[in-house]
Amino acid sequence: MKTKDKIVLSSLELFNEKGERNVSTNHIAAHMGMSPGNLYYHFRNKSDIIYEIFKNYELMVDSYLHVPSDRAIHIHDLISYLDAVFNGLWAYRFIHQDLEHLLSSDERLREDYRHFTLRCLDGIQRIILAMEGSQIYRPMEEQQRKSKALNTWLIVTNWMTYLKSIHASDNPEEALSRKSIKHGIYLVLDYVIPYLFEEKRALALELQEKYRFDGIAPKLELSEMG
Amino acid sequence: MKTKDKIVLSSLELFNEKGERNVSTNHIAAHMGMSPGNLYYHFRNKSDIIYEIFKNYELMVDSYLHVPSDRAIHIHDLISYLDAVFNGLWAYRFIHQDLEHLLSSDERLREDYRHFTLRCLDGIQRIILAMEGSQIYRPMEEQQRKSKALNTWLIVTNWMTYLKSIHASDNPEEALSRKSIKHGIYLVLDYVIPYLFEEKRALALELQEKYRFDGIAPKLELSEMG
DNA sequence: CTATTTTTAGAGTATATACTCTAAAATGTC
DNA sequence: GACATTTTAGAGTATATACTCTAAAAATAG
Repeated sequence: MKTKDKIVLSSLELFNEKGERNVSTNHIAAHMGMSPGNLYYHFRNKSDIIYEIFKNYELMVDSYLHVPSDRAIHIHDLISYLDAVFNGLWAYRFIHQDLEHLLSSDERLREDYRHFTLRCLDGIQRIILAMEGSQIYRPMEEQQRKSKALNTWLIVTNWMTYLKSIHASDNPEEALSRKSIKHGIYLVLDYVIPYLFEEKRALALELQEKYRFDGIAPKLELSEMG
Repeated sequence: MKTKDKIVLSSLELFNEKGERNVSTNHIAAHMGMSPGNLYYHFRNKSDIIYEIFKNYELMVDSYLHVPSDRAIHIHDLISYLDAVFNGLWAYRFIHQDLEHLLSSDERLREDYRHFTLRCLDGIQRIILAMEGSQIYRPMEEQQRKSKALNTWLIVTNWMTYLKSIHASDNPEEALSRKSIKHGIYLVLDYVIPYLFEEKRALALELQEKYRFDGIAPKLELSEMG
């Protein structure tokens, strides 16, 4: 494997683990047992490393957000999409941590990300449309489809951030895991279900049940609120 | 006004404008025309300033997320809540920019934020419950109410971040404003409407219409996607 | 008016960060 | 094996950041 690719992988690992803000180029180099000089031989700056990582992420997401072309779409596909998206979000979780800063420090990234998002939203809309065609989703107006896509996007992309924000740091049991993020599927399905044809709802509820989680934050006693 | 309070206000202003990450204590002092030494006389560190700001935010949100005690709840209350919450998010927008970092660098804040979130979710659930009582929302199970509260929270708290992420930096017309954030109301209502009693839906749709926005990102031509 | 406390200025410090520069080592080529 | 190119090490730099220290000014109290 090329040194350049190793840098990308190591950086992703460190960014995910410690947060991009807390990982300097010197850290990356040290972590790889290489000199800063060498790192800068392969990348002109930190932004370029991040950009490269993003490009991988983009490629990954673009590859699975498609309506199947050889067969009709099924309700199980919905789970597959969500599963894949959550895996992707997990694998590149540093990106959504301070996205705004990443975008504001790299104009290229800002433009690419913008297009990426809109492509995803478009993809979601196509999926919804396909599901209308397969008698899963009830037919709706375009404006509504847009709202659905956007809301779904908001829920999906921020579910993990939410989880991180409410887990107590002193409780390792509660620490965020690749697994717990899948509970997001439960939430998205809650949003989706009322728009399904009635005869598909039972199946959806059944699928949803697999991703149930007990309450929002089990171990906390809520103080009373007026 | 006490110097301490002025520091809090100035910091909030700068954090919102440039992002917490890009605002140093020296910047704050300079911006106020005071010495760093003086700033550190009033606050032990940057985290303490942020904590103080958060406490104000918390107080503000806690003050309006309540079921009216003297009268029945109405559909218009929903708009009022959303309006208030979006105003709050806007006024303290730096908080959600890199929340994870803020929480990881201040244990107190982490604990407080955790409780704050759960209190808000609890508040939303109470509002939903009250609306069930007023024949607005159709009755539902507790687990469903929890999901609704959480989804609503995710949509609301991240709508602004989303807007920032897709606006092109070279287009001042599109720049994020206090006003455009209100379009989030449209989205939330899209989520809410199917759970309403049928006779309330028309009114909700009418209210929603006021917050309509033309498409997700008007000025972008989407390239085709396979 | 004097004494005490609170508030302020401003120079200074230790540390970190992104990044540069030069020369040596490794690698490839004929 | 000689030569050219690519890759690497590692010391070094300019700048920024959070924060400290000391002493003076301002406010307050008796």
